[in-house]
Amino acid sequence: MTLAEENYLKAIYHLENQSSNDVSTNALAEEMQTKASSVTDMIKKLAEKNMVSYIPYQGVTLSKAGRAHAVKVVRKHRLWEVFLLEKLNFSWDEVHDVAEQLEHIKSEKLTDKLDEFLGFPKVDPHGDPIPDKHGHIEKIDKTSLTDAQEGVTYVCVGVHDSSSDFLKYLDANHISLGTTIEIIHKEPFDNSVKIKFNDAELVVSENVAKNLFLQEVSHNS
Amino acid sequence: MTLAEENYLKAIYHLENQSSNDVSTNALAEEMQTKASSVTDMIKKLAEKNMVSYIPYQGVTLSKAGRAHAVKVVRKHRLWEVFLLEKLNFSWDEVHDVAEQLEHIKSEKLTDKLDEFLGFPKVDPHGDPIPDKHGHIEKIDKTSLTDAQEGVTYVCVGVHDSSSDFLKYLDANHISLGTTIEIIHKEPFDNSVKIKFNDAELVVSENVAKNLFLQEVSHNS
DNA sequence: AAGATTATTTAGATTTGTCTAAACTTTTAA
DNA sequence: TTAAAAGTTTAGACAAATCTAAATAATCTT
Ligand SMILES: [Mn+2]
Ligand SMILES: [Mn+2]
Ligand SMILES: [Mn+2]
Ligand SMILES: [Mn+2]
Repeated sequence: MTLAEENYLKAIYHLENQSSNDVSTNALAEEMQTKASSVTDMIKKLAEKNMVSYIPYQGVTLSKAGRAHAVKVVRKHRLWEVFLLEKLNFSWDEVHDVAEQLEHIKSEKLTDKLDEFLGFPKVDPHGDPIPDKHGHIEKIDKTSLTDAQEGVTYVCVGVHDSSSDFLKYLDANHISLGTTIEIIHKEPFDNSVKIKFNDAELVVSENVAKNLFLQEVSHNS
Repeated sequence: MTLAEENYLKAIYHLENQSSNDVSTNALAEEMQTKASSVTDMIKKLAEKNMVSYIPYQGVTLSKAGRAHAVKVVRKHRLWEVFLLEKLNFSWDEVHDVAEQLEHIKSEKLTDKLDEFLGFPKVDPHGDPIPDKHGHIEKIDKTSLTDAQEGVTYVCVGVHDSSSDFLKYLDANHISLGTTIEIIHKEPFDNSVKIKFNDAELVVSENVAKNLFLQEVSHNS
């Protein structure tokens, strides 16, 4: 698998996880920041290699082999993100771009030794689960802040959007993974949410709320 | 600089350090494991970008910018080799191939943070010096075992050939960087050398001797 | 100082990944 | 239930990096 092919497999993988429908050419073009015609060309090559199944005009789905390869790339991406944050003191908004390059290094030994060196982390700096050596992914149960309930207390466990802009917004407002958040008020007019954490209150927009993942604090501990 | 361009710059850099003449097309082709015609094409592109100066039929030399870039790639290569050995427990014959990939990752921050994480190492696992952030290289003074003198005691400080075959030969014979070696006898007939280390004697061929770098043990310590 | 040999460059293809513009399907909506 | 709109594919081009085969330049040999 070439670098370009791997990036396509990963993009298809992410899109499949978002909607359950076949992945359309245009959706892939959007995700890959390229033109639909380029996508069609690449899709054909991936179909030729049995990494996807493809019906013209109907979109594309990953084959077993394609998904396995995509998961390997995702595993590497997230392990490197942990390395950059934990060992080299990068901030969580800096890790993604470098991981985009490191995820293509070909060495199973490197990947597995890195995993071990990091202590077999379960999640990356954005709260996304890290596939293990065999491609198994432990599903993390999380709720979007938009679906949280007034009066209930949650812990922040992830972000949907891991763009630098969003992560810097969270930094500026002192929200990070592990922050305990209480839902004070959900405003029906604009779907903004007033939350309380570290003894301070903050109103966040619907856009922010959509991209913050929470887990209800268990009451039996 | 693309990956291919960087590999050419590095190859020219290595060849320049070996002979002081201009680098010939064929020498480059040999080093790059490619055809002379491909080399000519690439050389022209590098000349276009002012990374080398090139006179047709006369060979090529690195420009200031070209050398600076080559040194950056070498720095990354050697830092990653140290990382793989020290942090991930790779053996010294395994690090090179993976470092060949990692040396192309583009992030100055990554390189410098890695350097810091490793404690600013001076040499890589094969005894080669690691350029600092500013491209400065501390010359290491070393003698080939072929130039060593009978009766004198040395420390092994590096290898010329870092192929897996040679390094495994050294492992099998318990020679590593830091090993103290006494020269027992130099055989004029075939240039083999009888050496003594760890209370055992060993005869090594000229080929081995040529590729082992030593430093005389100082007598004032 | 030719003539032969070796080294290097050019010419013309090929593969990968991309693009624009045009053609073709599918979906939407009158 | 057609016509317009939206989505997708094909045709033809291009840049990067490589190759083979042919042409040209440099060098060695007698
Ligand atoms: Mn990421
Ligand atoms: Mn991530
Ligand atoms: Mn190496
Ligand atoms: Mn090395």
